Amino acid sequence: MTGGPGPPTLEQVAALAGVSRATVSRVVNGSPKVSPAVRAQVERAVAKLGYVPNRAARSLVTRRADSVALVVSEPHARFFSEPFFAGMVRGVSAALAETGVQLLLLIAQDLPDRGWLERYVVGGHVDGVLLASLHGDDPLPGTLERAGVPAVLIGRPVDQAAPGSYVDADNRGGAGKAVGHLARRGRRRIATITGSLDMGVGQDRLEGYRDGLAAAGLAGAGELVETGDFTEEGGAAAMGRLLERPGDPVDAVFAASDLMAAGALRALRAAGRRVPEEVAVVGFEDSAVARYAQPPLTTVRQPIEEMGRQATRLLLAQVAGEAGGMHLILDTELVVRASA
Amino acid sequence: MTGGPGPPTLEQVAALAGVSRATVSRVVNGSPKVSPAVRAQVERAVAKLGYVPNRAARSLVTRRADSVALVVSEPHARFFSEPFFAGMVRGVSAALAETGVQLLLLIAQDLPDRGWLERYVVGGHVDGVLLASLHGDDPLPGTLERAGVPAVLIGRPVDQAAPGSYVDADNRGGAGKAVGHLARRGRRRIATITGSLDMGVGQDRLEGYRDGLAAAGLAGAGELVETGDFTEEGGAAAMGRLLERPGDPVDAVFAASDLMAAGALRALRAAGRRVPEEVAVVGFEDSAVARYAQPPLTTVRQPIEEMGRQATRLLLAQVAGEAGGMHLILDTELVVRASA
DNA sequence: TTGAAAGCGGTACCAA
DNA sequence: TTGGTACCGCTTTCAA
Repeated sequence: MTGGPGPPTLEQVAALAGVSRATVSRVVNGSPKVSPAVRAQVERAVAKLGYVPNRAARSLVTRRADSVALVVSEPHARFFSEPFFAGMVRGVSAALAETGVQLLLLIAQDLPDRGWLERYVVGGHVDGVLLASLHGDDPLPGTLERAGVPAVLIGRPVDQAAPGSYVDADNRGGAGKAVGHLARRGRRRIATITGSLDMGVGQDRLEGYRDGLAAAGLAGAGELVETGDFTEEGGAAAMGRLLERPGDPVDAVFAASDLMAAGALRALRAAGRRVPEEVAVVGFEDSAVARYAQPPLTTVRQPIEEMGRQATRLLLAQVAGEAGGMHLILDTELVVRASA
Repeated sequence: MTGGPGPPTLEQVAALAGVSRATVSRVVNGSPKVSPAVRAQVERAVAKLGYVPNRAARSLVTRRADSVALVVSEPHARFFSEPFFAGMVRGVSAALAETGVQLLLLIAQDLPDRGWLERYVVGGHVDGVLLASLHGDDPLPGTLERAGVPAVLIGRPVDQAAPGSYVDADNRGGAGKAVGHLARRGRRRIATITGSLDMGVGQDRLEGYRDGLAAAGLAGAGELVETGDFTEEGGAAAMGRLLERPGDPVDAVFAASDLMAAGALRALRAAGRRVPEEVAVVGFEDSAVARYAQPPLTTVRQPIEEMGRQATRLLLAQVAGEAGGMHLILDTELVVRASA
């Protein structure tokens, strides 16, 4: 390129266009107070030099970081497993791409220490924070709230009354649909394998299960609850306990995640139970696991990419000064496959 | 905290510690030329104020961005499917966490335009670039090379002679192992479903297949090759074509990805062929799909997280001035399950 | 070993 | 509408 070493600067563009730095800055930032002739002149210089503004310099003066952090609180991200994470990142990235805002990925597990994370995000080094797969009593949302840092949770917090915005799937409604589907197929002994109950998502899916039973007039079966932890192992173990229960055998299981449903499938196979003939199984998420399970899993699809996208929109709006405290619940969809 | 509005600055730390900004800077950056007493004094002030250096200001003067970009070239990332992507990001993130370097995620598909990407990464806005799942004739590696921007590819480029560093799995060796395993199990009509042949990974796995046949004295079966594209659909279609071939039926298939193997499984089921009795199937990657397929897939595990980690190490070394042109090939491992 | 001061590349206020 | 200029927070000579 033209000019000295390193990338071109505003100064160089100004020199080439024969105007001042201030004018180039206005053009670059789309200020209306520039005559068309000068604007064209400057734009030509920008193009010729391949000028891209220096973010560091700009951030320094505007005091905006032009970046948002996506904090993934391991180890719970693991429970949601990979497709969840990848889809979310894709949604966030897509929403951000339209703006000039960068995505800073912070995987809590990998960080030097928790204190650093807190100081970093409240220290004005990012404009806002996206928090995913939060553990029940995580203090970070509160810290951010107090520090006045815009934040949006992906997945509702355990504390219903907590301030702050979140985006979530309609976990309760989705779970209800799943159970309703099982009931309509004539199942009467419908069990559930719950997720971690210290997460909003785990609680909501359990509530939805109960809603579904009640709607079908099956509320009496409320005992058929086993606690899982969103992992495949946990799902298999819970299914094992369900099979050992005395009394009439279970004829259907709603697992609060596809991974747990896959575990249940394994346990059922080991016990010689046929799916769906003897026991119908429904999962939640519609991840790859559901499609490749044998039999393929009937499941509740959550629009994870869209959740990432909407959370980002909400966050950017807050950064721009709009009010927080929004709760956005996205619809789920029952995907019927062979397992139920 | 103490002090004025906004996060604490060097100036404030200096005032509190009763020293100059220069001294605080030295302490923060670990310069040896500071007396222990002063150092302790400053460290106390830093802790008290919760001081975190302002990256923008630092970048501006050091001319380092303290960030690296991970460029994922869609749509091919899709073929590698989600687990690949998630694992890689995790590895990169883990390696970066130890240093102070940030990860900037650029999903090419989402970007405003290709020109922007090029200008951005060569414009000194990142210290280095990680390039993943590259399409055959992508000009980006060459552009980076010419601009002197450190870069490391994850997955070798099609052009063997291209300059630059890369990290890859031993695709050829892994494919060879897979075919060797099939041969040892007595299979004689071993077919392969290839990946996209405009990617290094697709080519290498095909070569490995041929190596394996040759080693087993089965080279004559070299005709049993169908081209796929790393997708499940592609795998199913290729398997269909294999089944329609005249002559002795195929008794084993090596698919160059788990996703394609899953597609093959589907096609075989549709055709009423039993796996592994009539046709054995082996995949590549050891993703979740392999574990949940029915029957579970024998596959070749590639250490994707480790690939991300090593690529990052290589990149940081280059940023620090070490030579490029490294080729790091990580070992693969055969994971035997029920499908073969 | 420490401090003073000159920028790094932008933005935005104030004048012209 | 345009230009001059004072910072933004930090690093890094250069002197003391």
